[in-house]
Amino acid sequence: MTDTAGERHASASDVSKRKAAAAARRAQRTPKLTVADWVDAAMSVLLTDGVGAISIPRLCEHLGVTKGSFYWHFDDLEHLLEATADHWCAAQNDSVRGLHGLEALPPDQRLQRMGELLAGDELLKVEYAVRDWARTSPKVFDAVKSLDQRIFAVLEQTLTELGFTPAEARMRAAILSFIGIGFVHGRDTLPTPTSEQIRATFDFITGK
Amino acid sequence: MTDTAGERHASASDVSKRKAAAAARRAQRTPKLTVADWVDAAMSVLLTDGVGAISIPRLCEHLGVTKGSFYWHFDDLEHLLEATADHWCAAQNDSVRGLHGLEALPPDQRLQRMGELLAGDELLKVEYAVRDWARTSPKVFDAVKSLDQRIFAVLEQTLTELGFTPAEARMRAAILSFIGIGFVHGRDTLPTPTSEQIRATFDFITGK
DNA sequence: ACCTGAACACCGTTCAAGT
DNA sequence: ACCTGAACACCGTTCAAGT
Repeated sequence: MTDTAGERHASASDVSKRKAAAAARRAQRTPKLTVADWVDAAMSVLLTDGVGAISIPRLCEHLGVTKGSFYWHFDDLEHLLEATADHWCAAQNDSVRGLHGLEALPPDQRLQRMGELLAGDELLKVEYAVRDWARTSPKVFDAVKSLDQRIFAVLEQTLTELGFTPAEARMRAAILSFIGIGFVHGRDTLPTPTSEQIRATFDFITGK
Repeated sequence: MTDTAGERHASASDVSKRKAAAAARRAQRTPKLTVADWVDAAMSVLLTDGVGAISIPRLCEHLGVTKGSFYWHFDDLEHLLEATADHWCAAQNDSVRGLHGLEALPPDQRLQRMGELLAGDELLKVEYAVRDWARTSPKVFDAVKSLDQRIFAVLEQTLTELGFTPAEARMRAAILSFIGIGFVHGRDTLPTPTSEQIRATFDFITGK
């Protein structure tokens, strides 16, 4: 909100830079913008300031064009967000496939690896932004949902391989899933556990 | 977003109803709106459609006044949201005091009670809306943060009373806290656990 | 095909004028 | 003190006109 205002104030000098960039683009034989360019710009704003900050004027300034250009590529803002959602979902599918790759590892290392993946600061930021976005976008919501279910399934499978009964494996998989989601949303309101504490937690839940 | 449009379309007949209501208010000797009236209206929209749906025209229609009225009570939208945040925080403090009340209970019943509190559908909706809101409101963020820490402290204390060592109590309190937050955010993307499963989870974490 | 520029509706904000 | 009504800036959207 406040930074949106700051954005506006800085625009006087930015505009000329953008105009120069636009001219450069034209000279460089990339005169036409592509859908991907708009999606990239939207992604960049999404990660910096959240979904709410994605506005057409801001993207136009970023890309050095006027609003009419936007409406040639998209029907409306909603469609840009949908395209951006599709883009993110594709990337997400890759990382789900990354989960698949994990299944080659021995069960206990697999869990350790999933924990490390989640603890990464960059992933945490993306997850947080995207899960917020899921509130208003059914498409993103569906993607988040299938990711969550995929993770749950991998956990359940892994715990079964570790020798738990189906009921035990299901309960512990649910616990780990909720802890993971809680960790994404609670990292700012609760003390961040040390990696030592994370390991202890895993050992506890997996029964060592 | 779509329902906002629906809201607009229904406004033709609503407006006359609101005007009648406004006239009624005047006749009933409650001619002046109070800050609390605006806050209540904002709360109602918050729970129905989220923070993003709180707009001045919508509240004005709801209360049967024009926008100028709003600006007599508040400097801007941000201040209304802040007042609404204060209101919610006060209610929240009460429920934190409710947690205090729990401390009279024997430790194991206390945990059971906290689980039941969280499982209530109404509380879950409020928590979800408010935690979303916390992303853009520092004041709400602080309130959520102190609530989370309060809950963590109560859990830690309870587990200590149950006979766990300080380190064990801290780890298990963290686990339960993250599960709780994860439950609030994951209830739509993961299968809702049955109350039987919830009980089993509690028993597992508390070492029975 | 891809973009500009001007237009319009809607929301946030201001303010002079009413009671 | 509390509110109306008209005004203005800004964003989303449209569209005729340019290259």
